Amino acid sequence: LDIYTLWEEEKYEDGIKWKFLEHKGPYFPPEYQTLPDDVKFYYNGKPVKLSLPAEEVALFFAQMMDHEYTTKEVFRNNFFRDWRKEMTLEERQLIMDLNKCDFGELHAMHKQKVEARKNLSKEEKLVNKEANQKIVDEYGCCVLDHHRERIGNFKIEPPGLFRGRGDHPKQGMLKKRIQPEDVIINCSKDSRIPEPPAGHRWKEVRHDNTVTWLASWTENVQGSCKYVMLNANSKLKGEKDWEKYEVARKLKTCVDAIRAQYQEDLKSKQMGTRQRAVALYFIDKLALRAGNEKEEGETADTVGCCSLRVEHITLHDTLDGQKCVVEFDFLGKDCIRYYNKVPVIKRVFKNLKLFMENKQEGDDLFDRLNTQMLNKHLSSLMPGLTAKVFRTYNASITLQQQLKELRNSECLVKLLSYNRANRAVAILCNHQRAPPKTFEQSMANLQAKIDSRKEQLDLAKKELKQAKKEAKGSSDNKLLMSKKAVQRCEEQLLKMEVQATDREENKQIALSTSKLNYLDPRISVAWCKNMEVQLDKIYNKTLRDKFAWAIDMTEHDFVF
DNA sequence: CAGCTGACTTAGTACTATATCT
DNA sequence: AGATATAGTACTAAGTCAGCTG
Repeated sequence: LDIYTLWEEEKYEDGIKWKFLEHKGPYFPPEYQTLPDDVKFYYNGKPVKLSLPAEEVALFFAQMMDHEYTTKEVFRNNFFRDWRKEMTLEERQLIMDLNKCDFGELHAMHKQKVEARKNLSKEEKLVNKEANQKIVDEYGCCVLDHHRERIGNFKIEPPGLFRGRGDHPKQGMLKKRIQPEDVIINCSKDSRIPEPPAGHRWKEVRHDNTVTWLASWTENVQGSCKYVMLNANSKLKGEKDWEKYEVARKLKTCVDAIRAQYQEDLKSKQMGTRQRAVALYFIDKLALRAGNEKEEGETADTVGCCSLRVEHITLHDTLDGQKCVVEFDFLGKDCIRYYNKVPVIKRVFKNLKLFMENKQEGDDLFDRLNTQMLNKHLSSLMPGLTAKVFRTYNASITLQQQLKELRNSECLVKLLSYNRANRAVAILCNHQRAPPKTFEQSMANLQAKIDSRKEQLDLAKKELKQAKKEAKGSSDNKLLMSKKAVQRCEEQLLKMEVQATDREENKQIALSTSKLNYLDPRISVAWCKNMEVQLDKIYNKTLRDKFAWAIDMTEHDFVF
């Protein structure tokens, strides 16, 4: 790994991201191999030997058959439509009904392969691992300016069936195989230009040093660009990350003024201004995302702040003894449900009532506002300020405050309070996860262990009592041993109880997203220094690499 | 000047490796 | 030593936001 101090290096002029960039190009997935003769696809009960392209797509479906979504109407229709496009004319004339398709043998073969891979011997697994490492060494690195850097995603995404999140209208569509002819390479003129795979050529080789990507292609399902980019531990990404937190810290210095301003704007004569003020209030108070408009029918129906519709909120003059309560219920990014009942200030409440007047389901709550207008306003208040900066700012400041409030002495308890602070942020940002499949079981296991340890502790205590009675002096060997046993039991019990609390509180909350994207790492590094906690207790290797810049520059007295 | 596109960050989940337990 | 639980990684979808374009 290169040793460098990025804040001491020269800065390029505006927009220039590098002077030299060399890499090997992306790594392509292996070509499709036809099925063995004894694995057959059946249509209407009769075996049919499919053409190679049709067979490949059939296998994509067969591989997913354990998933519930292959039973969904939308998924099946999209799949069947796209599959038929890959068929020969003859196949297309024969295969007219997905329900008459029998992928059973293909499915069984796939499961067998998965099983076989799992059962490989240690040696075979090692061979695979080494082969993988070789690919990483060859394709996973590049040279950017003076540094050898890891690439984040150097592998071309393999073909398969698209599965969006939630109720996605395009689920089941064929995500096509990417050829070198689809790929644009970006590198510097004076570097060794990557070789396309034999018999192929690149779509284009360009030398654009105002962008950070090494290769790109257009994905066929949504028509969007995909990029090969650097790993998070790279200098380029680190610098950007640092900048992000510096902008958020700058917001700290003017957030009071901005809050005063939008409180004032709540009274504006301009409807647009008032809507902007309410939206900003939500973004600031609830850490909502900006909420860009989305093309209807192209993606799942999700919203953010500016794209909220009237059916996403319910107004309660009083609720559970609180006044002016707004009940939010909508699907946000990744179709994660946002549900929250929040008391708001009167002026916001009155404005919301006004915005909802004469509107019906499906109408925008903020019909005079969009994210461009909002961000334009924000950038006039502070350079670099956009809606998402509030999320970063509020997340980081919350962590700092919580850590202050939850100070504790025991190391284990220290970590628990760190996690609690982290959790407060995750809740603010609505970072959820599916409860782990094994959650109930593993919780029960842990409880059983706690119970048995408690019994052990009781026993150990009794033995200690006995030993005290029998002891001839305080240095009696048996007495000392008994004391130690009790102590050990107590420590282990505490450890397990802390673990149980932590795990229970974490059941449906994902801590990693905020740790990775929202919490200024310098807060955590400083906390570790002050609390004398090893950094690796809260940051794994990947995180320590990503936040190398913060680890290097942060003193114990850092304040966000 | 709205709509589109490109570039980049943020996100949850499935898979894999490692640690811990029996 | 093998089984199981947990942590970490890979993957790629889904956002944000600015600048371009017709």
